[in-house]
Amino acid sequence: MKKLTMKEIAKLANVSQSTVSRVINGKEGVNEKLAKRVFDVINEVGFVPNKAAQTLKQNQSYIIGVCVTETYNPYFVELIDTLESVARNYGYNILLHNSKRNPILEWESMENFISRQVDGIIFVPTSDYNFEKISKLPIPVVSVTQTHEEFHSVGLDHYKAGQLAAKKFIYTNHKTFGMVGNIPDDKFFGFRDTLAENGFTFQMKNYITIKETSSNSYLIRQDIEDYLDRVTNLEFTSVFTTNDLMAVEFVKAVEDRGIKVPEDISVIGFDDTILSKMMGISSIHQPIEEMVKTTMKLLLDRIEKKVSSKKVQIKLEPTLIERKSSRLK
Amino acid sequence: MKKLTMKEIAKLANVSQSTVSRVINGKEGVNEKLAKRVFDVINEVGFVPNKAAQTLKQNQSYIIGVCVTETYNPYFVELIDTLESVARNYGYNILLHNSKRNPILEWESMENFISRQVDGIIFVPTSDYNFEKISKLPIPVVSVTQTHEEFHSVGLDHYKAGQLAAKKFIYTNHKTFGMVGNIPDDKFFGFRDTLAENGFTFQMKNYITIKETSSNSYLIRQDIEDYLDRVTNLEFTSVFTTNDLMAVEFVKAVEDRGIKVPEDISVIGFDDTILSKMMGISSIHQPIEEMVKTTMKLLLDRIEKKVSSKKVQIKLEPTLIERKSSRLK
DNA sequence: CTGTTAGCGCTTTCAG
DNA sequence: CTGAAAGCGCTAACAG
Repeated sequence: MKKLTMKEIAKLANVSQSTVSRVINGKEGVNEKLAKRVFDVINEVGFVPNKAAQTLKQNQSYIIGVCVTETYNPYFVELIDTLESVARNYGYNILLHNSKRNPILEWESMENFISRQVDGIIFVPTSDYNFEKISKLPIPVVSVTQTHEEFHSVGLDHYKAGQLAAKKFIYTNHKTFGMVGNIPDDKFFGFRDTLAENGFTFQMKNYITIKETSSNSYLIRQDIEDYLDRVTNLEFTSVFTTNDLMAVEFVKAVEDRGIKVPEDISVIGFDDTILSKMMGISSIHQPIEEMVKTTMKLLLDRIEKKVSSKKVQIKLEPTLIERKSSRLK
Repeated sequence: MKKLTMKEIAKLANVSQSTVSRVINGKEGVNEKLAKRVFDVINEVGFVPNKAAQTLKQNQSYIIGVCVTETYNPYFVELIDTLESVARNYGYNILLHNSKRNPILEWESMENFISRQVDGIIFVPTSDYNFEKISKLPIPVVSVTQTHEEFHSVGLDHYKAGQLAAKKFIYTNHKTFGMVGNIPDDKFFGFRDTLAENGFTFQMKNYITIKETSSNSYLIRQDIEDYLDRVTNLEFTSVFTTNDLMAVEFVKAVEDRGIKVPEDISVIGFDDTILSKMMGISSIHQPIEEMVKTTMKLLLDRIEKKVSSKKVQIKLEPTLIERKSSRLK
């Protein structure tokens, strides 16, 4: 295969370059014979049009910039995978970046997206550090996984997820509660508020803090071990973790210390990834496919300017998948 | 931020467009004062050059096409992640595709890469189905993870990996051996040959076949369960699996049937991913970073035409990471 | 229905 | 040292 241009195809098929363009783009009003001649040449030599030129000319790249914060968590991998296939169905490619929760890298990614002429951006924010700059970008942006007023956004209702976990623990007669997570977030607030509504108080000393920088199993495990070493005795019989990695490491850590799951402590994870499936850990399920389809629709509608630019937030419903890490009554 | 062009920057800075171009590309011989004026304007308005135009003009996109076969296996995720960051250090972006082990999708990806003007391609082949067409592509191609004579390639020595597993089992006094994998490959040959060299014969009835289409834990588990149901009794005390997903599912399946790992059976997985780390399964380690750096170097050298085009194959050394799924003597 | 032509934003020669 | 101008491959308006 050689790199060819429409000009050369035109010469081979003995037509003008614009006719080649018309045929390739399926414009009607081309003589069937000519069209066939062009197609034959194209198939024979394996021609594909230069998308850089199309992008330049049409001011549209059919690329969507996607920026996630990590790939260590299989949840994001599934998200990316689904984004890619949904985008492909719409004729779009994905330009993928990983900000690694670093706002500097996040902004670099945004600049790269603009430079590469992406038609729109889907991203998982690192923080609110770049919110203002990102919201001023000259192309449509949708944030995903959590909702933010500053952007069009599609996300799970994390507050409700916290409620779900708390309710489950309350209904199964737990009286003491713990959490594992980074800084307290909506999941925490939902969890805490629901406990409060039912007459319980969440004790902050039962919050196991995982450092923001603890981005792999090993580091998460360290943070948990540090906590366990410090408290000597676990003062709760139920724990909600803000992702499955944390749930897995928590279960392994306590089991190593002779604490039984779920007999001594019930665990509910978050994301319902392969990890919780593999380890039999109960987890809050995220409807990834629905989330991605909604996100893509929202974005493509803005790209095609079919809708007003008023910011919309879409919250999706969490569900709890029960496995053997949480007791049944 | 508005989308601007060099022309507009030029007007704002009161210079010609070519001067803007020179400044941005760091060409020397531009008056410092002018350069500063241009930089000031650029920083003020947040201008980034249009890469589609650069690509068109320079016939170089600074994009590398990457096509993997799956992302379900965390090994590939780590591979992609590493590829992305190494590429970024060289000033390249990654255009990622997932062939899902489907040769049709694989070829579509290649066409898309050409169309998007990528400067080179790194891929994990689905099969030899597209080998001829791919080797005729007008840009440098490197295959990764396994070596193939048809391409520049960088991969682990899978034959040696099989040897390693076999030797370990022999040294720890196993007399009977099993494998879990798709169709027999180099890993199998290395495993089988090493057994033979030591007076053992690999029994094909001890080969648990995982269907090519069994691309997730659940399906892999099904294939293993089918085998276990069929044989009633496991006729081996050691088993080598061709990836960690299979190792994990095998361990869970036999443990559910009351068979103890490693007391009753030793298990060695492959890839040394988060999965084997999490589950404490011994596994053949792949030096991903070394593999990626070598691959990228090989590819960039061809892109920059600094070297002859003779196909090179680079085989990397496997190592065995021992955990608690294989007995020590 | 088909060909000619302008121009997308940039880099790079060529003149000055 | 700086500006003017050509041209990368394509699409689309226009002419015929």
